[in-house]
Amino acid sequence: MERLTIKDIARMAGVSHTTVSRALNGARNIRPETYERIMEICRSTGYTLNAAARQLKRSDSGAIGIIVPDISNAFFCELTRHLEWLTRQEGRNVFISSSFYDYDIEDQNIRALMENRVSGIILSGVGDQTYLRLRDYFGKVPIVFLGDNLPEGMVSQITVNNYEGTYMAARYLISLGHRDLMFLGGRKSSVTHCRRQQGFLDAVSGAEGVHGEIFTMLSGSRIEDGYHTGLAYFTRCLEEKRPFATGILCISDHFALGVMQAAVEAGVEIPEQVSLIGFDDVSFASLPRIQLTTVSQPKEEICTAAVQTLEELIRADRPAAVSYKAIQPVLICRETCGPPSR
Amino acid sequence: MERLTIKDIARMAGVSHTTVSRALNGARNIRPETYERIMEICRSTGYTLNAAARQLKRSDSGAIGIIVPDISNAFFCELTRHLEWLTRQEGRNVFISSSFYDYDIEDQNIRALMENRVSGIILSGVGDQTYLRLRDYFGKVPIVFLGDNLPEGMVSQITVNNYEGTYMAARYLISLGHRDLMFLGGRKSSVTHCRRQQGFLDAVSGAEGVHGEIFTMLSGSRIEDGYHTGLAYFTRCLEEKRPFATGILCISDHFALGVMQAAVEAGVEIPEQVSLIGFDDVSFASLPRIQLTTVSQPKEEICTAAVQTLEELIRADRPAAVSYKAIQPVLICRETCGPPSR
DNA sequence: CTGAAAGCGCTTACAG
DNA sequence: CTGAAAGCGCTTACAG
Repeated sequence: MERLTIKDIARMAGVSHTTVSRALNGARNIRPETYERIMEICRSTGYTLNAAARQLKRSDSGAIGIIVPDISNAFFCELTRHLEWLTRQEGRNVFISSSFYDYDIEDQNIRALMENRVSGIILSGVGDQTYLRLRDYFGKVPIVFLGDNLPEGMVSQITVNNYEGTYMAARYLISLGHRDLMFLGGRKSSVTHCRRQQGFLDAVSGAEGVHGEIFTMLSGSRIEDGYHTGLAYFTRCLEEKRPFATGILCISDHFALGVMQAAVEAGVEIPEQVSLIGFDDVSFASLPRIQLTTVSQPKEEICTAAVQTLEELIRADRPAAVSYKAIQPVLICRETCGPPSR
Repeated sequence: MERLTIKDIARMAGVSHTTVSRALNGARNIRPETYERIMEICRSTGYTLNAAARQLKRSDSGAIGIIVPDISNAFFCELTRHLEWLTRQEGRNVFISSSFYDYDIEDQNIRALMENRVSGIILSGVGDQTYLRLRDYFGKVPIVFLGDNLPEGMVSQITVNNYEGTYMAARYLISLGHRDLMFLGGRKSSVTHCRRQQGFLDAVSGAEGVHGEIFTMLSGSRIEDGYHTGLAYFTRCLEEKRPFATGILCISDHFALGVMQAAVEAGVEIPEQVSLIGFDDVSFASLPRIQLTTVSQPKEEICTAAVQTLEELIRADRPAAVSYKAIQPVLICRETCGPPSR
């Protein structure tokens, strides 16, 4: 389909294409009538300027890119929505894409953003290899990294204090009287996950007479992963006729929801027999009859900080001091926790 | 930050920039050694070509755009994820954006896509004004429309049969023995919503001795909207000391989840006192203790059809026959429905 | 207030 | 197998 160019508009308006360009760009020093005539022609013909041509001159699209591992995870969904909203407020166009937890796709996506000369990127990385695989891009474009999957100090970074989050959560279970704890889920290749596991471990080993273990089976943190892991854990305990832990921490809310489902199927009552805690505070965690106790990541705060940091990096062009911001998570007590059954 | 250009690479490789361009583009008829030398330089210098310059010549970015009203709604989330996955399979870059249920933002987003000369667009519209407001863009770029918010026959369209969905759902409640039904939510400005309401109405009026009403308070279909609407309905019935409907259909799953929450707070038992049905079959509908009975939109089928139709439109350039595809919804019976209490 | 000219970084016939 | 040249549609000093 043929598109009109600025020259076509110029011809129709009886001016030079320079003048049309001026009209299109905010236009001061242009006669009001000329301006109106040009704009009217653009409107009636449905002219849309060619962003590629503009960018070629301006060398920067003004847009920003957002990459998350999995947009169907409610946490990233909500994060993305906020980020998109805030960024559009700044008048920028936004390119969103998912890496599907795949390093190659992540690479392709960031490359596509670079080729499109975005002004900046907000990236939530796939895992601990992200930095090594993408480091050639860092330093070539302003980037704000979300989460922990990155050696500190290399790129500006916003993350919730993951260690602190699970530490708090485990302490909470212990304060409720639980002595037998379990951490379900997480993968070695995610620094974020390792920090969460470590927070749990340290809380446990810091408490007298408390036992805690980590049980991992699948690398994902989706509902299904939680379901299968939970089911495996519950049935194994049942078969071996040993009691299961009375307090369970999960790698994420989605995962915890899956564990909850497994519990229902295995006939395990929550919170009567087992207390359950998630991580993220996804919107569905507060649903009636779910009412999941969880460690909340303050999403608005994270997003505001991310967008603001990125804008500063973009404005600062060259020197760009690397910043690190850790946001304090908040334990949200709902109805999946109670005193231990034994 | 300065970026290398194809000429810089050419100089470093001791060839013309034409040759570099050839190497970058699949490269036949180029000496293998030359090819390798060039690619190695590109790799080591971290060169990324300028997509704007390429597009300017090619006049088409090869990318496709996806616009949905609200990416934080799990339904659109899941839809978007599928669409993105399928589209990347075809080797295309994908631009995702949300209209936030705002006609102006929707317009801006589609405009941004046009300016970026995407090869095609998949659009789920804000409401019944979408067509009027955007029709100047239609016909200028291949578009596949998702949902019902569009006069039929104007643009290629994929939609679930919304009328059929609520009709089935209402018939199901009636077959369970319910005689007093209620439809909660929906807005006049959404054709999709109107069809759902109509399906309900027709099922009711086609059944002997069955009463059915529509109660609407808020235009949204989010959890909060359902919560407030449900609470208003339940408390009003309670105050006026009249029984509430024994069967409730909701405009969406999110909305139904909110109604469920209101029911819990109002002390209304589901399904003992009230049977509840949603629409969409979002992933959370199948959660344990939620187990929402709902009308499922076959998401994979919708997405596959959308991407395929769009590819055909793109390939067909000019004539582009308008197609219309209605997909049959599926009633998923879970645990929020039962026989009526009276 | 307006226009002619240069040039952004590529691709693509065309010629060799 | 390789290069010189034209041109994609804009923006932006510069000159008037």
